[in-house]
Amino acid sequence: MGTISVPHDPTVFIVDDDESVRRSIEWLVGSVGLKAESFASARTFLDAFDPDRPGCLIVDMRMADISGLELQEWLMEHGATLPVIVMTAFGDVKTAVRAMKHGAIDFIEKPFNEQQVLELIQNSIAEDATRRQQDVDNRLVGESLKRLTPREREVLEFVVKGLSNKEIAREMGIVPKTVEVHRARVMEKMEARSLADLVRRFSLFQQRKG
Amino acid sequence: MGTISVPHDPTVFIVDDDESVRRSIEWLVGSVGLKAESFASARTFLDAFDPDRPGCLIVDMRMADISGLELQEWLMEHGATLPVIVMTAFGDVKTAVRAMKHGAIDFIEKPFNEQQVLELIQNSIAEDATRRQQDVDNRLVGESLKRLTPREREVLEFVVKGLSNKEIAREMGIVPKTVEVHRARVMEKMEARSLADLVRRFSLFQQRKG
DNA sequence: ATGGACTTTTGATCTAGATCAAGATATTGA
DNA sequence: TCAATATCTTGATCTAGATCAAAAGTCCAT
Repeated sequence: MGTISVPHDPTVFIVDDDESVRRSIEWLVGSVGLKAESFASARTFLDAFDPDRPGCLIVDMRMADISGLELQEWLMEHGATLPVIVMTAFGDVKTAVRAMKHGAIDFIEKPFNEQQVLELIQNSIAEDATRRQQDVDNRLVGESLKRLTPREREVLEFVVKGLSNKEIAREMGIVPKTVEVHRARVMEKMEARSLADLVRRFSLFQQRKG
Repeated sequence: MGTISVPHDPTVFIVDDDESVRRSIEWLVGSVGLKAESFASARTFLDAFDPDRPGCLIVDMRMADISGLELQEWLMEHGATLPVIVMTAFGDVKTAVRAMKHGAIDFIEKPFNEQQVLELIQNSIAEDATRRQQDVDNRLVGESLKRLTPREREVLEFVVKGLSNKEIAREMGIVPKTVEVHRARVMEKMEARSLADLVRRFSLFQQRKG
């Protein structure tokens, strides 16, 4: 079981080709004690991009080379779930809907209200944090599951369904005693201290992976 | 325990002040065997509106009197969760984002691609159906919870946390035997046939109501 | 106040699950 | 093939939970 560490404090990544906009958002973000990093293009942002760094991305829609929307779509396609706030002065329905449907957490129009933007940023960061925590939990459960033997996995399924050891034994064509041993191993490998624990973890895991 | 019945097959509710649009969508919807009901204004739709009827709503944004967006917002405010598809020929960022954030499942621009609209409608109906089923489940669990005595509720919390009866007894300052009785009553009132059942139901319930 | 309904509490008993230890079977790499 | 390892299986014993029945305390309405 490897240790999983959260690598950094949350960062607000700012991508805009207009330096004055970058500076103004930097200042805004810094004023509430959050860390900010600015990039003049999607390209330079992607070069530095590390999917493990928590926070949120605030990006201008219209930029030379790669647009904000394209950047957002690139991130989605590559499984990055960093919340994206898209800024624009020239939006239209299509792009807005496209951005929202592709996971942009919000859409803001310049000139923007500073207080609103701050709230958006803070909500985004919070969402990102909880999602990352869930991912970590899920990965741990997933790795525990991989350590189960076939028979143990079977038993787990039945246990979580609420069958008694006797019933499980009948289903599996073995004696209840054996089920108990498998069950104990499952509890141990899943690091569950109680049946309630086991059920909760496994159910959440099932739910979160379709 | 009252019986909860699903009142109808899913219906596509069409609200548009342009009769030709209504007819064309009606035809489209009918062509895949779905039931449609048309309304020439938000007003007439609301007069007939029954939150218990499943399906989806497809509404024009620009209409005299009450606009599609206002209708959508009215529905949200009144707790109606019917999926809403907003149609428009004159969208802009603000309204699109507003619609999306307020729960519109999608936004389409006239003239629309028939196949796309059909897919949207079918997805919306499916989402509505699963959401309604979850609501029913949740309500049943909620009503069972209301039947628990204070002491039973306490025990439930501890049980779901995975504490043993002995531990719960210590926490509550009573003898383990008593906990067992409360616990048995909880299982009975929650209609859980196993601990796994209980944990899964209660966890889902907790999760779905914040 | 008093009967009735509900809630909380407990004892004795029975069953199922956890824990101890370990044999049988299968799989794999030298 | 043979040893090593992993997996599957089981028995005996001990503990915790379920089930039987029921006393004591609370609350409400007549």
